[in-house]
Amino acid sequence: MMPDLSRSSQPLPRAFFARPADRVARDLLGARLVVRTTDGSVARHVVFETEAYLGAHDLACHGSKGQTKRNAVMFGPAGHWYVYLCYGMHWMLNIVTGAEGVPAAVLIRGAGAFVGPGRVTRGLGINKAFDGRAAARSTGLWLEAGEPVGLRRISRTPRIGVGYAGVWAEKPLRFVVDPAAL
DNA sequence: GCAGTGATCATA
DNA sequence: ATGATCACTGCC
Repeated sequence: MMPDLSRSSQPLPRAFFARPADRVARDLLGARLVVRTTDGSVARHVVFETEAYLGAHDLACHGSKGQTKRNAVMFGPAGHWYVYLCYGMHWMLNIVTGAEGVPAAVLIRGAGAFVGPGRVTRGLGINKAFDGRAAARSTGLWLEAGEPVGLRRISRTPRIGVGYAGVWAEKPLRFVVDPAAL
């Protein structure tokens, strides 16, 4: 059983991420994405939108095409950042989940004032430099537990931009905090 | 509605 | 070496 982390301001531990991606994606709603800026201060942004990429069997998941240089960190231990460039301009920020060897991750699509995965990274100054780093204070980018979000406040929809993935495009693996229920 | 943008990967 | 693809965004 997971310890109660809701009042902690510690980085979420690896055990939190070493679970199925859909479960982590749901539980990250309400969590804080924390970034240390150049002057040493930290900024916290409440995560409100995520997507789960489940592993090799999930045709929308990069890991389903086998391991490559780009996606190698997805195959590694949970709790590390997977950052890649999309459409030549947008950095996508993911946290690796699940067991080592299983290429699964959660995409952070919205946090704080930043709506959309490319805007999150642009707003926080996240780029390739974070790829493969642990989500930890030492990296300057980590996640902390926030106020728990009740299941009733959470909407699930298909993932965005994965129409190529056949039946996997329809699975409700995008998680959003419903603002109307807050 | 669609152009921009460039790393990545498969193919050769 | 070349060409297709792409977990998006901003402006039309």
